[in-house]
Amino acid sequence: REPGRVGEAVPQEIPPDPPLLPSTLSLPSSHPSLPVAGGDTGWADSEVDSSCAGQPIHLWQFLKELLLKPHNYGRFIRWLNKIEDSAQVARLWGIRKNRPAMNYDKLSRSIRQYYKKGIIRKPDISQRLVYQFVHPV
DNA sequence: GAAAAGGAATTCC
DNA sequence: GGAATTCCTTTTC
Repeated sequence: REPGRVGEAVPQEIPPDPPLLPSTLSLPSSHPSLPVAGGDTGWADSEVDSSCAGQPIHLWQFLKELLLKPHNYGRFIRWLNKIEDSAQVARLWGIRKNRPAMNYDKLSRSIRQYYKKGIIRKPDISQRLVYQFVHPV
């Protein structure tokens, strides 16, 4: 009864501490815009279809429908994820790469190397801790 | 003050 | 050799 706000998906919570090694960190390449912290967040597909038996649809349901089909509506509305805890993300990356001295300064430098390669870029309206995967051609 | 942006040197596979 | 790391300075938010 308290759906996340649309436009920015705020991860509910970050795994406390466990040095988990998600070997298959699925980066939704289908999403046009997102940061490095990925995964579905916020509202699970609890009441996906908005057909609550003739009840008039709620706005938030409608918005979710659009968000669910980025292929159709991604140009108009889409989830935007952002890095919430840069230090933690860097720490996880350091664990994955066995680089204990990793930090966000270095991680972000590596991300910036992607700019000229056209893999990741900064969104048109640059925001802190927000990057954008470039659509593959 | 933390994040962004790069240049440059170094390290790793 | 390429990707990533390390280190650094300057600029922006």
